[in-house]
Amino acid sequence: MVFQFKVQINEGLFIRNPEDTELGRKILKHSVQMIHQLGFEDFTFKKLAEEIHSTEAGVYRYFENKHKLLIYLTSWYFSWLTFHIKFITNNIENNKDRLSKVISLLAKPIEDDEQTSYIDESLLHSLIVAEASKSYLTKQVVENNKQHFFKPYQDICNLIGDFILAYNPTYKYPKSLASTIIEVAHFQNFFMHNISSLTDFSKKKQESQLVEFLSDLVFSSIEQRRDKG
Amino acid sequence: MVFQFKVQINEGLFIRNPEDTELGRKILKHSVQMIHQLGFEDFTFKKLAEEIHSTEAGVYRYFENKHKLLIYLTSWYFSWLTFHIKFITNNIENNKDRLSKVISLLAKPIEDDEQTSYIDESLLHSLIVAEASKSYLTKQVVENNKQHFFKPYQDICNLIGDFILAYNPTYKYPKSLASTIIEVAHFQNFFMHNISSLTDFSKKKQESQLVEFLSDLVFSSIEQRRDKG
DNA sequence: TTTTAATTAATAGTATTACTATCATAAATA
DNA sequence: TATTTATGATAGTAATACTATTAATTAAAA
Repeated sequence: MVFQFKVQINEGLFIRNPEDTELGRKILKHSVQMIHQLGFEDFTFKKLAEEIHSTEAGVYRYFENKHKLLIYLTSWYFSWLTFHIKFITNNIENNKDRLSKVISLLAKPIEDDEQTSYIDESLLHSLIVAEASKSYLTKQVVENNKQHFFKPYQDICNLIGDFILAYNPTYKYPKSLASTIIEVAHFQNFFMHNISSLTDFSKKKQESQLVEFLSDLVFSSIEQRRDKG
Repeated sequence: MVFQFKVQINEGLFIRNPEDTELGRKILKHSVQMIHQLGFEDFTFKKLAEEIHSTEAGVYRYFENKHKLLIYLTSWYFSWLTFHIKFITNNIENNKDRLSKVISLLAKPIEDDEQTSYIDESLLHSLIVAEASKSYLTKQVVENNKQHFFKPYQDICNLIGDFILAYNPTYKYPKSLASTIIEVAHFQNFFMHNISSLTDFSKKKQESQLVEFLSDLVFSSIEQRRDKG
C-alpha cells in the first residue's frame, strides 16, 4: 500500500486547484525550482510558462498572481511540516525529547520526501528560508490574514506551543516561542549561508551548531520558568 | 551647542550623497514616509518624484534603484541604533542592566529624535520592522555583503555580542544571539500588530510583554550557560 | 567679463512586468 | 452526439524600472 500525502490548501489562494491536473502539478514543481533558482523578485509567470512549454495565460488560470503562489507554497510547506512533526513525535512520551525532535527537524536541512512526486521538499525548504517572510511582509497582510491564508503557520505554532506547554504548563509565551523557533531556524540558516558574520557558526558542523544554539535558547527559557513556577 | 548626529554610509549605496543637498534630504525624508505608507512593493521612484515635485530621473541621480535605497535606509537605521545604544549604555557598569536597556530599546517603539530633522526615526522603525528583511533576502545578498553593504548590521551585532560576552564570557553564540534579539524584536512586533495569533501578546501592554518575552529568552539562556560554565 | 565646462532639470523613449481578453481546438463527459 | 472543460495561441494595456537626449542653469577658467 502506498501512502499518499495530500495537503488541504485554502481555496482563496488559487483559481483552479493545481494538484488536480498535470499542468497544475507542473506549475508547482517548476515554480519551486525557478523561485529557488532566480529568487522571487526575478521569477515571472512568463518565464515559468516558457519553462513548462505552456503560456502565461495558462499559468494565470491557476494563480491570480505570483504573491498568491508564494503564499500557496508557504502554506504547503507548513502543512507538510505539521504532518511530519506529528509523524516523528508520534509515540514519544517524553516532553523534552519531543521538543528536541521538533527543533532538530526545523534547524536541519530537509530531505526530499518520495511521497510527493511533484514537490521537492529539499528545494522548497531552501526557498522558504529565503522567501517565506515575503508572503506576510506586505501591506495586504491583515486582509490576507482575515482570509485565513496563514492558517497553516498558525496551526504549526499551536502544535509546537502545545508541546511547550506540555513540558512546562506555566510558560507564558508558548505561541511566541513557537513562531520564534521557526523564524530563528530560518534566518539563522540564511545568515550562516549568506552573511556568516551575523552568526557564530563555523563552516563545518553548521547545522549541528544551529540545533545546539536553538535548543539551548528554547530549553533554558522553558526550564527556567518551570523552576520559578 | 547643538549636537548633530551624522551617519557614515557605504558609498556604494548611492550615486550622489543624499545628505549633501536639499533634494537628497527630501528624497530621504519622503521615501521613509512613502515606503511606510505604501509598502516597499508599491513604492516607486516616480511616485516619490511627484511627491517632492522633482522628476524620476532626478531621483535616479541619487540612487541607482529602490533596492539600494532600502539598504541605505536600513544602514542608516542600524548606524543610528548603534549610536543610541552606546549613548544609553554609557556609564552603566552592571552587565545585566546594560543588556536589559538594549533589549528594551529594541523591543519598544522608537520616538522621533529631534537631532535629525529630515528622518523621522519613529516612522523609520515601523518601516524597518516590515521591510528590512527584504534588503538581504535577495539573490544578490552574497555580492552585496562583499561590498560591505550590511556592515552596520554586523557592527550592532558585534556590539551587542560584546555585551553578552561581558555578562558571560563562556557563552558560545554571542553574535547569533545578538542577531536573534534584533530579528525577534522585529518580527514579533510585526506579528503582534498584524497576525496576532502567532504571538501571546494581548492588545494591551503589548510592548512590555514583548520586552519580557525577549528578556526572559536572552537572560535564561546566558545565565544557564554561566552556571554550567 | 566672457567663454567654456560641468551640473542639474525636463522630456521622451524602451524593454519588461503583470496582467486581461478573445478565440480556437482538443479531450473528456453526459 | 452535444457539450462542458482544459489548454493553446495571440493580442493588447497600464505600469514599472530604467536610459538617453536635449535644454537650462551654475560655476570655473581664460
